[in-house]
Amino acid sequence: MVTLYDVARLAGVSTATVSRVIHGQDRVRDSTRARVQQVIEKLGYVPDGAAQSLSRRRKNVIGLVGVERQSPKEQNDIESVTLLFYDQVLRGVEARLRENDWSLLITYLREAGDPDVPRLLRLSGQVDGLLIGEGIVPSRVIASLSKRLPVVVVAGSPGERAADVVAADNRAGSAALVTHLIADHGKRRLYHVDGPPSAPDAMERRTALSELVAATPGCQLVGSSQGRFTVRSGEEAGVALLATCGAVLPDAVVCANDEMAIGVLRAFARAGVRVPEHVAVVGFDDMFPASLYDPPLTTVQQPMRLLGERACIRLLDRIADPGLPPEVELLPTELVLRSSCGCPPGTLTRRQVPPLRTGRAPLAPARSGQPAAVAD
Amino acid sequence: MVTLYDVARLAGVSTATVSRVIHGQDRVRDSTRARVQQVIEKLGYVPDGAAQSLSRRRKNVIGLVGVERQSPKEQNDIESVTLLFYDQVLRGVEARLRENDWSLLITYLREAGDPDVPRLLRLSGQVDGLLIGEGIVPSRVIASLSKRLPVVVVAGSPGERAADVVAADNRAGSAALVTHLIADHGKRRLYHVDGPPSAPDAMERRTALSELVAATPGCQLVGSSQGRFTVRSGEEAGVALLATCGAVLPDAVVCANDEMAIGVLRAFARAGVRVPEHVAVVGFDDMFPASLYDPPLTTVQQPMRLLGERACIRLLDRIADPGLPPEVELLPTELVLRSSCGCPPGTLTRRQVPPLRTGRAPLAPARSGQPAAVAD
DNA sequence: ATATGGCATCTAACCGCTTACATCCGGGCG
DNA sequence: CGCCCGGATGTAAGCGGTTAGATGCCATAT
Repeated sequence: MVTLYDVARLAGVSTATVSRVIHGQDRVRDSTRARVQQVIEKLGYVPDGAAQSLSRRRKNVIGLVGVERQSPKEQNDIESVTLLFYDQVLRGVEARLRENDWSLLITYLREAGDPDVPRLLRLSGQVDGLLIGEGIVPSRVIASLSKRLPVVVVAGSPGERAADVVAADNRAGSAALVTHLIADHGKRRLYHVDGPPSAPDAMERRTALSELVAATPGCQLVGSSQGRFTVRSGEEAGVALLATCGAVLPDAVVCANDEMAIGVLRAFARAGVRVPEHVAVVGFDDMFPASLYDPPLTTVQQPMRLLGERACIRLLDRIADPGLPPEVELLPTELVLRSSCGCPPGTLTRRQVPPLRTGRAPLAPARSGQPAAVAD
Repeated sequence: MVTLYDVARLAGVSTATVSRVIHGQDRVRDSTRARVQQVIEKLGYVPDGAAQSLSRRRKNVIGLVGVERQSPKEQNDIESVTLLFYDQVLRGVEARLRENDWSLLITYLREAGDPDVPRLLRLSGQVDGLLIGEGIVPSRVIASLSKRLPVVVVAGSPGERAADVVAADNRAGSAALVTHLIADHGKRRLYHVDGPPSAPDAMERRTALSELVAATPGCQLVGSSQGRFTVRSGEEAGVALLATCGAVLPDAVVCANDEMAIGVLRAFARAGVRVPEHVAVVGFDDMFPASLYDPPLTTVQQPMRLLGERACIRLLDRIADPGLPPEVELLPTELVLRSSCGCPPGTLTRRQVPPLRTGRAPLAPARSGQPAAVAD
């Protein structure tokens, strides 16, 4: 292994000078710089990251902790919000880091049971800050980690208090979507296909739905079932719905994500139920196949990549200046109206949904209609 | 920051003892161990990764270099082999690393132009080994990196000579698929929707197709176009095909991946061309929506996650014992027969496709039908 | 000629941990 | 009773960089 000392010796200078040349800063005579450069090239010298980190007292590395819902078995019954979701977030983060010459260490936690705390601790010794996805890591653990190093929770519950949170405004998005069904299409009898209880975003979406149903005269929830965010669980929900409702279909089925909506559509197709003629179906996330499906799915787009970028920026800020009080940043979603809701086939309308609230999490019930506080 | 010294001082022992306690090895008197443990807990001590790496002369970190084909703009016209592909590979790698307490550093390279060599170099100073995806990094660069540290190429061309390669046997998979079209469905007039020239897997698939067409009397390639692995480019190819072929459709359209196949299906659907009645369409990869589409897509499944696992294992082997000569490992693919090829609707047949060859890359033309050498 | 100041460069301490080697200690044995 | 031995623990030298402060040099000011 070639070290700084080798370079220094061969170039006839001190290690300090070589270091200065490498970092391009400072005043070094041009002739010296050139000589050192030459030796570096010749030896193929690359600085050792560990030594740099130790010496600088900063690693320039952040960690991303994701969730793996997918069981290794079913590679292709992808339970893929998670999948697509982290992939997009990851790219957003990475794009940001690249600009600053930071690096990204990544780890997935299995969904099941207790988070592997020892592993999180070890990770915390390898990075300058942590991006933690979603709701698998209990608040208590997040709080204890944030005492050690800056932590930003991505897509977590806006209720998190110990750390910064960057999330899509699921509540506003869901509210906009349901409002569209109620106000624009006159739907009243709604059926809800919920996500897993552990998912904070599903919770937010559910809350918005309930609030709107409660606030709208004549509107009611005619049933609901709980899915696992997978296509299969959506199919099961669809079957259950048909069995339960009998001849009287609901006006619309509101699903906590696109995969489950697709599952419902498949169940309906097999049963001869036509969408949107007999019943409307809507999803959430606007994942890849949503636009390809027949009928094209009306849904809400989450800015996943942006989520990653904003979370990353926030984390780097916190690393640069710890001690600022934690904040919540909600990112705008977008209503994507295709035709599964009853909008005319072949059309596509996109409506920006401004965040309902942001800043230090007030945790008050969302007041829908309140003018948006634009994030950042 | 709490250091080893703090712990040692408070526990009234030397740093060596604390270190021994942390690593659980060695003989330390039980009473001492307990006392140290207690202080560790109390202080919330976590070892510094950089210092450990430096001292051990090993970082226990590997790097994964992926490709980002997706332009940041079109979050949802996901050009997503890449997307799904790396995500799956990533999980495979991560699952393996987790078992060994190693960590994963991840970076994406943009598709365009010259790879960012300085960045790769810097990365090489932060890890013990490198997993490099696909064909964007020129052989020359890979060769120079492998001189510095162990490198395994994932899903790269089996022709790579400077480093280990772990890839799916695209050629065998493609051959099996095309053979199915020719032998089982009697297709003769084939149209090819190719992938980008930079993608080695597309190249392998194309080669198998050409070889089979050439080897089958009466079989011919009636046309081809080049796509970018995206749905949109598939649609364009479909439109071009219809324009070119006029009334005389080919028997089958062989697409270099599923996204483009879906694009072709969409173009056909709009033009009133029915699949598989008028023409068969097949893809490659078996990505998520392939099974959901109408008609369900016949394709070849790549073992993406396994790819990651095998590559990771290989890399760790090489790190443990450098100097072994590079090897090529081809992983079996699986033929997934749904109905877009003409197989009866509602059926699903899976056929394991054994790798044609493996071991030290012979680079001889694949002899199809040769008994498979089972990898590892 | 001498003092002065600023630039280029060097010296060496330090970052936090690992570990080879040294040391200490108590008991069994001759 | 002194020696030897082995297990428990301590000492201190690195690991490969960064950087504060020291040093040397030379041109300019006095």
